[in-house]
Amino acid sequence: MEKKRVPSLVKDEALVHKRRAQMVKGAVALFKEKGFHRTTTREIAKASGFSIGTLYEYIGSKEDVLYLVCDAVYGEVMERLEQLLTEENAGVERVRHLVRSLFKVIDEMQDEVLVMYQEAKSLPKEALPYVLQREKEMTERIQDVLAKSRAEGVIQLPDEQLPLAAENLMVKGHMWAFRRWSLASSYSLETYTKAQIEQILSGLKADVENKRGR
Amino acid sequence: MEKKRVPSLVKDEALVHKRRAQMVKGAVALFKEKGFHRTTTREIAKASGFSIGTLYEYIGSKEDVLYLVCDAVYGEVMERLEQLLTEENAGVERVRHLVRSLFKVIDEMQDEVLVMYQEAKSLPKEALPYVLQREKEMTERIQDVLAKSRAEGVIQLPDEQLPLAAENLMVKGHMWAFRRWSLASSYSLETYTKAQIEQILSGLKADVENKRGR
Amino acid sequence: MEKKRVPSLVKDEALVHKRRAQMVKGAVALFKEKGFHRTTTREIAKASGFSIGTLYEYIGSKEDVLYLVCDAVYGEVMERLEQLLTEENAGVERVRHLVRSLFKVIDEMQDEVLVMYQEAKSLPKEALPYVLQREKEMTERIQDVLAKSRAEGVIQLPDEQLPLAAENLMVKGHMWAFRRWSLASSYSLETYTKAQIEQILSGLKADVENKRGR
Amino acid sequence: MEKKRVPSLVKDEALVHKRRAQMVKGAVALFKEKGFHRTTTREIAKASGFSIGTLYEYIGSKEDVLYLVCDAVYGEVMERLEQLLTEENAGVERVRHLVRSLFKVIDEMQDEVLVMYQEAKSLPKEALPYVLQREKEMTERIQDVLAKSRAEGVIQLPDEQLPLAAENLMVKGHMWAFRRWSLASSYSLETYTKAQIEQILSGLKADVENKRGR
DNA sequence: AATGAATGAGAGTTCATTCAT
DNA sequence: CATGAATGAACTCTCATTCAT
Repeated sequence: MEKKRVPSLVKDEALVHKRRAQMVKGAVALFKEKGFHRTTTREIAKASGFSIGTLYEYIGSKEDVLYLVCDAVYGEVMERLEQLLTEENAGVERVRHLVRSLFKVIDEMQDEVLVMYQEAKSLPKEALPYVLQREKEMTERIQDVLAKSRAEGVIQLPDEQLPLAAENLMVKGHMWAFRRWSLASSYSLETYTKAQIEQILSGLKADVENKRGR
Repeated sequence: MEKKRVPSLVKDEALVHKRRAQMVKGAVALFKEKGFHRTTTREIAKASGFSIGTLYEYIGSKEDVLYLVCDAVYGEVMERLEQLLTEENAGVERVRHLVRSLFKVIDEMQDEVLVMYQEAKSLPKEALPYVLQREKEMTERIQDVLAKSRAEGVIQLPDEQLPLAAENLMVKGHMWAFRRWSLASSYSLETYTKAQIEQILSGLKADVENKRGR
Repeated sequence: MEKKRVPSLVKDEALVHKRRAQMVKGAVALFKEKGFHRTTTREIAKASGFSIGTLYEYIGSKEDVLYLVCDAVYGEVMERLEQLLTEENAGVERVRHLVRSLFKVIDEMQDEVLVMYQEAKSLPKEALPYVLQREKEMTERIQDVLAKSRAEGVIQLPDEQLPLAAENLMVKGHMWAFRRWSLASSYSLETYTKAQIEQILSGLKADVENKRGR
Repeated sequence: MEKKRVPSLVKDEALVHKRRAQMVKGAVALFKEKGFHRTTTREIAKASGFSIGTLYEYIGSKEDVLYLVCDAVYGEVMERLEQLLTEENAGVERVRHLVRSLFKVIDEMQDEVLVMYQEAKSLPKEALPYVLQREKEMTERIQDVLAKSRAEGVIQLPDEQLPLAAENLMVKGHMWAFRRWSLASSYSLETYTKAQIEQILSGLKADVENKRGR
């Protein structure tokens, strides 16, 4: 899957990078506050620290800004996650660490994640598959960790349920961002993480039945 | 929490109901396809089977359409869910039935649920709290069922985790709608439901450790 | 100059009269408050005590309402003025009584006169000449009274200035309505009338010069 | 009384001035022909020589155009009047010159004055007081001249009638614009001015009575 | 490379008028 | 005669995009 080429009239690549970073930063704040459609290109330019004319030196259309945001967010989320996942753990603790890491990263980048979640559908047609691809890659990264633990025998799961388990983890992470309105009154990141780990690992079924049932 | 009053110039209440039902139906299809912002009021009118002038006889602003959609969707989702939940079950089977019912309803109303999920943030300021309230009510309904099963001793869960368990169920339901792009290739509603029930009830931890760990 | 025919679908002439009277009354209040253009036909219908459908049984277009208002206002102003002018006076007192009467009528019908003044330009093209004609008629009526006093030798005025004197009187009357924002703080109808009579009759030139100058 | 700030997206103040002057010129012609409400913003833009988008770079709303017109008209009327009033005169001639100057300016700016007169009521709520204030200022300027002549003893007038005399002059000036339909057939600016000066100075009362009455 | 004035298609909304009941 | 739901032309205003400087 190819990264979408965002056209720029400016040749100096370093400058392009710098300006786009400014754009992404300004745009995220605006998109979070008012959403993609209610944000004007003028506002983006202003928040980025340059003029509307300059904005269009670095992008081809407003939608490109959204794409750049999404791309940047995935990049940073993955990077931070990888950073945390360098810490090696074994057995069930590996899973616990995975969940903790994922949730931590999402918590740190709440605004960005939320924006992506809510505005991804406005992405230019050609860009959506690429962004979904990055989501899939991330899910696969999660899945790999789970697979390792499964290989150690510390988690039980039929083959075909492994992807779903990974996807569940992703969603529980995102949930911390997009259901914040509901969760924030009862949970801190720590209590939320702890409770979710519990439910992920042990499920709801009471032990008594677990044991009897076998 | 008060239902928002949507102004109408037409006095005949039955007619208002009928026309708004047409509107909601037409609008959901459009919103799903192109999102709220890219859908024009003229398109909504046309899809509803009347003129732009008539549309505005039944609403005060475009945002009202979105509110009517959200309100109607919650109404129908809840109604259908209640319908399914009349079937009485006991023990773990009650939980299984709850999950099956929830997922079934969401599957039947995929488009509507997806639209609500993605566009709720565009709701008029006064309407958002009401819609969130309905989401909470629904979550509580789920929670009640879980509480019953817990009272029977078939599920284990500290008090403070019950709300989270309910919220998790809700999200896993919605997930079937909003991650369809990812799930549809590997799962049917049935396999998805079965797999999720499994993970919800038993968790990921291998029995061997479960037993040893105590 | 023909009175403009305002079309009505209703045959019963007495009813037409009654309904149009209701219309004029309701419309004047609205026009005064918000002007002709900012007043909607629905509002006129409501203020008149019937439905929008009924309104259009008695007029052909919104502009007809304005015409009916103007026509009615002139009718009533003239009628009231005639009423007051039946009181016979002689010499300068006739002029004084004329001014007093004119100002009194305009004071009583401030709202109506103001509306006519401000909205006449919105009259349907065919109706404007008729309304201007009525204004001319009224001015001539004033002029006739002045002519009488002039014949008595109590006022000095070259022939060709008589129409202007009449027109001046009319404008000073209207002025009481349309410059109310400025006059109301310093004058009551009585003091305004008295002061104007003074200036109309004696002018500004100091007597000393008057006398010397000849 | 503060001048209302009309918002502009354009920063170059000189350009703003220039464009607004174009706007005022174009708008006056249109307002005169069809009135404020029947003139569309697109027509204003076209008459001003730019696009609808550009129009809105220089104003916030259609009403702002009307305000700019009124403001510009007062500015120019006052300026021209001051210009004429630099010519010094004494005694009754001062009054004559005042009237002649006032009428001349209004004659030169007939269209503008008429538009202001007829459309002022459509001014944005906050702007009306400011415009009325300018009218008052102008009236006071007239009053000052009268006061001077009065101090010289060439005009007779109780203190409290001075403001009214000034207001009368203003209205007689405007009258040349707004009753043109009636006056134009009998008067030129010169004959109108001459006749009005006569009546203003000497009043209607015949000398014989003036003299006898004392 | 940066600016910001100019553009105009297109959006939401209003409202005079019609006509079936 | 009275009603009021339906209509759609027309309005004001916005904003992504361009391009001369």
